[in-house]
Amino acid sequence: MGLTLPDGKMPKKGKTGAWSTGADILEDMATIHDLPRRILDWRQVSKLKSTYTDALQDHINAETGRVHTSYSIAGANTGRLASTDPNLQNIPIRSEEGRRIREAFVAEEGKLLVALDYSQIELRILAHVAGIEELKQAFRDGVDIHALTASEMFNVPLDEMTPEIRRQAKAINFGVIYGISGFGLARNLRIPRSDAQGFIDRYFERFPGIRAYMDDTIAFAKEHGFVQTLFGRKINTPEINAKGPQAGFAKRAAINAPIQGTAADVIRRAMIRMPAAIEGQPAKMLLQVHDELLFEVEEGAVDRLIDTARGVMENAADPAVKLDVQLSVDAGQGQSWAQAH
DNA sequence: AGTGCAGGCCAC
DNA sequence: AAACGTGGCCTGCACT
Repeated sequence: MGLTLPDGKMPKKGKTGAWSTGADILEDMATIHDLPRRILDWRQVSKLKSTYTDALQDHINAETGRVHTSYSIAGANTGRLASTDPNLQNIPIRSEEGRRIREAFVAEEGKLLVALDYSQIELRILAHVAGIEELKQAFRDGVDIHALTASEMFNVPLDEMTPEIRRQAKAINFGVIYGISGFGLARNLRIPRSDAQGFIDRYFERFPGIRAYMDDTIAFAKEHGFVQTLFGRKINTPEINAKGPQAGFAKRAAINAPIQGTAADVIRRAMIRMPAAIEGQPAKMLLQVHDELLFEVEEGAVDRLIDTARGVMENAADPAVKLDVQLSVDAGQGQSWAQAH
């Protein structure tokens, strides 16, 4: 096939040999023809209708008139919950059209939905476990962590930070949590791989403790066949000594597991303590979405509920684990789940 | 008609 | 060889 996309990129084939038509490919193609954009637009509304608008209505319980999910408490390898039938942990929010799905989740008359979510919990845990003093201090000072990362990496003063530089640092911060590669960062930021590798090299120069944490974690996994959360929960890593493509996946999973798993432990501890803590308050805990708890609360009782639940969440690691970095919880409220965010 | 896979895409 | 972690659900298709 002779088609060459911008930057010399070529269409890709999947494992079956079919040409890929994924959104990233169509995004590139959209710069040279109108059709790919129309396909992307159609795919978006098609996805929203089939997976959410139509499917959610099929899950309305006849007795309660509400949608009820099921949670697997051992569904994810890291200790996260998994939500099924329907999955209420992947309700759209990022696109304007998607947010309209979230607007359909509303509180009963006289009540409000309250969303409390941990702010940057995985980066805080990373700062703690890797012992990165600059990051820990930034969280203590309430500094914008992506801007701080950008400032450190690119030698740009915080008061001269630009959205574009901050965006790149944000992608790097996410990548670090996931076990970054030059290839993956290049794809996400749509920059040359050599530039992406340069960013990563610079990052590890500025925060050498992060690389040490990663190396130590992989070494531990290779020796023991598992890694651990801060609370001591073990996560098996049976593929860690595999050869070939599996090796890379296993290493990245091992790097991510203690961080994601510790965050999962923290919110579980908060959830376990929550019923007793809010006893007597006209509030119900409805959903957990990994770093968020959603409540339905009688109007007039919202402020107190937020105070109580925030306290439980922010102190959920105590007393088993003393974090160097405090946990911080953002709260929102509204008639709909969209408004509560 | 049921099962399973691949590709795709939604969330954190 | 593949290429950033954890999941679930949808459609289309091959297969039994």
